[in-house]
Amino acid sequence: MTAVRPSAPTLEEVAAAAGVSRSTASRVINGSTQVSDAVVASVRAAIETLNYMPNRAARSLANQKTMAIALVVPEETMRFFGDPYFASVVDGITRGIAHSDYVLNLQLAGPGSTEKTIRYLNGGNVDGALVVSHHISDSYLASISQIVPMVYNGRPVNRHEVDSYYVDVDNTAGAAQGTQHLVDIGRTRIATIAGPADMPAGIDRSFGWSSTLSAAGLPATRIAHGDFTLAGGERAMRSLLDSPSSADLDALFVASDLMAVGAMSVLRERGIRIPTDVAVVGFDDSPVAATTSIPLTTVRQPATEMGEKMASMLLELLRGRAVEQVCILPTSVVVRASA
Amino acid sequence: MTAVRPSAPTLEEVAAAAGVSRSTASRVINGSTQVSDAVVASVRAAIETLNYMPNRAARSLANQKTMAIALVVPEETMRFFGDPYFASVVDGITRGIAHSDYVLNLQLAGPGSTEKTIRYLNGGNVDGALVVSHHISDSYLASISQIVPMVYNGRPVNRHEVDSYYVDVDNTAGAAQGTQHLVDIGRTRIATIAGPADMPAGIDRSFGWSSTLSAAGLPATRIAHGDFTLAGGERAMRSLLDSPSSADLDALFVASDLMAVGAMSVLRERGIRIPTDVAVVGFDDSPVAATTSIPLTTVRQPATEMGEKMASMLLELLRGRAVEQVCILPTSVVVRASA
DNA sequence: TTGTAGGCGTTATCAG
DNA sequence: CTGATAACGCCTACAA
Repeated sequence: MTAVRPSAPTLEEVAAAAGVSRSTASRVINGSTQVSDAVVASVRAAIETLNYMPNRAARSLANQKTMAIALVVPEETMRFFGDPYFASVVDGITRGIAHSDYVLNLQLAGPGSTEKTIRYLNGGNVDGALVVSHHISDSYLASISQIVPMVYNGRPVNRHEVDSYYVDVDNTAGAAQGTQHLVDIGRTRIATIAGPADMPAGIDRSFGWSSTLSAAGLPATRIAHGDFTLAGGERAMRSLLDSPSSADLDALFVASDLMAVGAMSVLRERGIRIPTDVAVVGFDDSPVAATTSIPLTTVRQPATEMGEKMASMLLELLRGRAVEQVCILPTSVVVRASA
Repeated sequence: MTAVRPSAPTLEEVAAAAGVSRSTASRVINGSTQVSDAVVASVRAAIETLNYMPNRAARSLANQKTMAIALVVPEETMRFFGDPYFASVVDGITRGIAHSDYVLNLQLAGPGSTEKTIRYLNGGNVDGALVVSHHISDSYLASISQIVPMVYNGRPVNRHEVDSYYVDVDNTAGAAQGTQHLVDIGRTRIATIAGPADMPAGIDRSFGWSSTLSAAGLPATRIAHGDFTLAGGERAMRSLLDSPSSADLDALFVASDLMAVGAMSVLRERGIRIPTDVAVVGFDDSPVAATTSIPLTTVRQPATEMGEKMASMLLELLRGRAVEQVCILPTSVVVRASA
């Protein structure tokens, strides 16, 4: 109601107020050490009283940096938001860039609407990109990574991307840990609800499950696929229970907590006791895992740290520094009540 | 590895290639009608072959517009992502701006970390802002709305903000509809799990519930508060069942589907049948509502449309056009199995 | 209908 | 240590 934006003060005005030149004012703003203390003080004072803020556009134009990072999500909005795992990753990302001057540009590029994102990324609108929840079919990203630095959440699946940066956990090993726990507590008919076959996490966790069973001399035949959603977990659980060849399962390794929650509700609905009749192990250790009525035993992956690490890697890259291409964070089994 | 960005082509080069001046090239790019067809064609061709994309920073600098919109979320990341309702709203928002040239800047301004967002919004870094999931305590936003156009998702609670733009549903009426449904099916001991008292949606829905009960001559005493999370719903349900004054409830109006899911799992865990013993009505009609083992009867609010409407309102505002300050979308009761 | 020229707010390269 | 002076890429009167 009162203060209509009084056309933001410019560097010029700050300089005038401080009695120096634009250049000098610019120097103190950018933290040059080559400025006398007295001048620094007066410029700072001028900035303070004028409430000066550098103009982003002008800055970008002058130094060829956008100070923006794209958060690319090649996924349906609903699925992305529905999974607490992503919430944690994004949380980590925002933490990671919080102390930088970069802003996050949200690029929801669900199936079918990738065009705009591609043009955006290629158009020099951002200095770098963070990719979360990508699929095999998202190969268009590979070509972009040659234009702007890019860090993936999870190993990219395309072979063109052998030289890309990513942070991940060892999904195979994690799944093996979870499955081994089931073996260790004496289960022998261990089924799995695997993730989608077009995502690395889906593929690798499925493999970790089957190889562990093989190593234990157990059959790896009881398998159903979900899509990492709660409803998908329920559907998969039903198909497992309704199939003669897998209905006798006494344990279940589920590739994500969200699907595990769905699976458990089906189990309960059918009067199957957890863990007595069927022991359940999930994957993620997302917040839901601890709050289900039967707390979920799960393979923990440090989602928030993964997000932070993605951010810091990209930031380093943007500083022109060399960075390890791959960062694998550890998983661990968190034992609760379900197995 | 191969193609290092070959310093994007500029308007200058396009003009040269087309054999015209910068100004003319600029005109065809900005769709001026005052250009001869022949010239338009040749400039378009040049743009095509050079794969030209206007430089955002330069454009911003020249016309004093950032072409960016902030998506402000004064909420903990986890809660924001955890609620499918927000997923739908954001989905609508991205749809709404998809066909514009605006970019979405994600501003996760959880409790405690609002400083950066405030400076960002005030610093002229965006042309407008969309606010989702705000609380009473987020009064700092009011001052910002005097600087940049701002559209809220849901009625702002502060009285300073009487002149603000928002899209919402009539939460009171919606809650009344849902509660009335419970009354209509003959329930008399109708409890509620209300939302937080520092959010308009929480306050209004609680009021809709109590006023409907009063009108029906029923007591509005059985109440517990949740925080719109699944775990919060579980906690509230337990406190309701454990309190002598409310344990006898035969129906439940829950202020959000997510909390309703939590409540229902507690109900089942205690062997209470739905809807036979306790009828349950939720609020949102989010995707989870249809996929619970007992499909949830709920008050539908058109979340996606709300997001789209927010976007279109802001876009209109940015075009300098007048817009109705308030847009209230309709709610309706979706009857499924739980009540 | 088209071209010229100046300016948007910073940074960077020079001299001094 | 400080100050001119060019860019940076685009838009827009104004003039032709």
